[in-house]
Amino acid sequence: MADLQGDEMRLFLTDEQLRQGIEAMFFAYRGFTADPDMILASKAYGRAHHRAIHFVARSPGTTVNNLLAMLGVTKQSLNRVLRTLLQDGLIESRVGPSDKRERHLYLTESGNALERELSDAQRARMRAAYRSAGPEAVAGFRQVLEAMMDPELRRRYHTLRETTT
Amino acid sequence: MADLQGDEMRLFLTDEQLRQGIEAMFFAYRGFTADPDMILASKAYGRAHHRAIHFVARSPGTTVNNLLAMLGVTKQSLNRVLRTLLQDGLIESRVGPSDKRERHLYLTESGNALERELSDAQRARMRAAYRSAGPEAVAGFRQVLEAMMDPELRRRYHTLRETTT
DNA sequence: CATTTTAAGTCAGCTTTGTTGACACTCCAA
DNA sequence: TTGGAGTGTCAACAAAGCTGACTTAAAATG
Repeated sequence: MADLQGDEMRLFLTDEQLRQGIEAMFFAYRGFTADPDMILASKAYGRAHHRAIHFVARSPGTTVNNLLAMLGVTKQSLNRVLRTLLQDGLIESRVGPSDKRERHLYLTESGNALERELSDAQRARMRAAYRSAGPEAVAGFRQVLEAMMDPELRRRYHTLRETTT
Repeated sequence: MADLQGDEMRLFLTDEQLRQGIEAMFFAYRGFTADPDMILASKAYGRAHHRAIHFVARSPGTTVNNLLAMLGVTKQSLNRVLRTLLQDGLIESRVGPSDKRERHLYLTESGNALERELSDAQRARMRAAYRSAGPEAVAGFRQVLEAMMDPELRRRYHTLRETTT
């Protein structure tokens, strides 16, 4: 990467190449969310609920503050979503064992069921894309995505990976 | 892609790998939109305006119907955005030369100025990501994104590339 | 030529998901 | 014991999506 030829640089860093990358991100993200969105619509939930459920599933016992930082929304916005999930019995909130101000969040059995349904759909598309592109393409895909993240989110992304891989 | 070993398959198609890909998409998309969003916020426009501007810049003279298909929103939703851009003199609408029902959309000079400002910011991040990941990673990135798209959008994505590359 | 279909625009009303700002309560730590 | 952090909640608002109904003009079709 450090010792590219001038021509090679130009080939993949032209404005046109970058524009295509931008459009690819836009169209791909639509596909990325399409399947879960379908499921959610039939259940009176939205993408915001999915995101909360995803990260609680990913880090059981996570606190509200941690979730806020992950999702990058305001406390009020998350709270509205979280409240419906608590009321509907998909998420359980336990008072922090050491710090009693904190609420630790867990999926209930039915929360887990919905999570599985959503993530099965999303992973199915991902799996098909990965399979058709092949392992080397996937490695590149991951590299570029990581480089696009804000440093703070990249840090969080790595932290997530460490705790579960 | 056709002749992978079983082990290799398992290595990059595990649920955990797919989950990481999903999270990478989520965090990267935040970065992807962060810079234009900052600029837009200071100008009382939103992401929806950016998207309209982008595709009009990309395909000057495009019709409203074509834009609708690209963006995947309703006519009413697009219209609200388009109206403010017309009123503010960023987009120009000309009656179709052959079919007078159609409106062909063009950026005005100031529309082009905003487009450049937004896409410079977005491309800068993209360029940095591409450069740090290298040309092979970029190729893989594009392959996976393309495979994630819905077929109809993939078709449109290719059409876009043909007309401008 | 009459009818139907298409492209575009508009009005009204609703939903989701984000935002500020203000405030209360609990609890940890200095 | 006081200041600040973590959480929850109220109110009000904005962006951007949606549905449904309707108009106008022009093209396409019979």
